[in-house]
Amino acid sequence: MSEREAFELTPKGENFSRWFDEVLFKAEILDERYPVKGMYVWLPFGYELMENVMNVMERLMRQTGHKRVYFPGVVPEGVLSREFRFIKGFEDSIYWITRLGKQEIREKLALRPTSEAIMYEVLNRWITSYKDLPLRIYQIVPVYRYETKATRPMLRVREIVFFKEGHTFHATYEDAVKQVELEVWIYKKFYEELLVPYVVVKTTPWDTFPGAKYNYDLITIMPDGKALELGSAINFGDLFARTYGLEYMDENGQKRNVNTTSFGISERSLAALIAIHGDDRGLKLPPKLAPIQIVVVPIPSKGYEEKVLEYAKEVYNALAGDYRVELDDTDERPGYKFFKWEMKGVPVRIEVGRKEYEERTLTLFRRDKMERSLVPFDDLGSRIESLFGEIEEEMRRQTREYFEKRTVHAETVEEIRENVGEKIVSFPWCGLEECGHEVEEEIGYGILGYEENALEGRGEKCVICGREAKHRAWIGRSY
RNA sequence: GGGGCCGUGGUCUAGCUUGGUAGGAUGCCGGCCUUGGGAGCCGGAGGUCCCGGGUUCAAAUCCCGGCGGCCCCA
Repeated sequence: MSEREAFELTPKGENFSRWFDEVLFKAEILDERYPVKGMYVWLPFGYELMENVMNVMERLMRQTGHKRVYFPGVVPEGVLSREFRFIKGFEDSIYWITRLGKQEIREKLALRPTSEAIMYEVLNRWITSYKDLPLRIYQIVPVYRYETKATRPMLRVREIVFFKEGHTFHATYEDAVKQVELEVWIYKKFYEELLVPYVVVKTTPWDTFPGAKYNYDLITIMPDGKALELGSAINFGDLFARTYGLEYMDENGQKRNVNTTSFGISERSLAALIAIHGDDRGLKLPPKLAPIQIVVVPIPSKGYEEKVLEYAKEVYNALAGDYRVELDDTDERPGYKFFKWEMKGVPVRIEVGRKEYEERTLTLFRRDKMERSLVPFDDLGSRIESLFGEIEEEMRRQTREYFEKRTVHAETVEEIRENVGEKIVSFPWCGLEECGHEVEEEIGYGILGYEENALEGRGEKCVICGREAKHRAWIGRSY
């Protein structure tokens, strides 16, 4: 493909993987040419977009009483190896620092794979009394995991660049339970704002971190029919209390174990947003998140070059205080600019030519529906406001439609089999481990999780044993 | 985890079978002419042919190893 097609993509429906890689590069989100597998360069446009996404998250974190912190990015082997996950094969995915300059190191240092061990090592000194609890902290940092499977830009990486990890500490198990509910609430709000559809599931006991009490995952479905994990919230109970000495003294002077939770999301959230809303022309961004919300494109014609440009500047100035606007007065032809800004997902384009100048009107173009409309200059402010609302509403509608098309509820193993692969499939499950394993064996994929008690009182029967099924389980291909 | 494909200026590629001057398009820079959905013309710059080793008088081309990328299946 030549650069003539700099703003052309492999059709999304034809080859989603290729489309996704191309759109990341051509919309200037990532430069994928860095010579370390699974690590990519974030370009200014992509970084700004990701910042806008993370700002949504940070606002929610602040609203719910979480404080941002920073803990170091390396951890000594001795500290890390106390973590139970380390023993469970976690070790294979760690990047180790084994030399310092020319010298072999005495104790290996790991590049942060996640921060429980790093934080708990210090927190056992922060927390001594019930008055120190609850404690809610988070950080947004890169984490390193040596993925052995094939890496994919933004979806399966060895350096997760924007890992928002929350860690909380509570006096009682009940408080930790409530906290996890809050964490799920935060993630729901977050993905609603991103216009990304999701299901909240509890992971099956055989798929939960060993030792953790339980674990909720948010999952979505990608255009290729594969489920993508978008975030998780884990209740560790007092599992870590013993290994890291996390204890506090209660009102009666009794020593008690601290209960902990963790919850995390990453740039996969942006990957889902891009994958679900993008089309064959490129990104399609919600107005609230777009780094550039409006682009003004002057269309000069002979004898009117300066007047048109002046008018375009007037439009720009009228909007610049309230919106993220860009005036594209580069020396390219209009068609080129149209393709370029459509690739980058700019929600609204304002075209200003001789006609608009003479009539004192503006041509508004909306990216989501690829439609134009003509408005008087004086109506601009109110029209943009309502247009943003309409765009978001339309994108929300498309989100629902998208999700309904790719999911289905089955009532028998046969129905699951017919739909799985193309869709992710929900089905009634009694909750017994034997029945779960049998479905997995019959279908050939793992259970993604289940919506607890979602089918209570509905009279649906477990697809395996036929007993009453309270839970709606989900199964399908996954990333 | 299993199988397959691939790596040549920024980008896309020809050349590889049959070893012998790296060619094109696009993009980039300068100029002219233009501008309502990827304009055109003239001039110019830009290359460790992924890396390392081997075979050979001679390697982009053949062989081995590594690194990187993609696809399909689990």
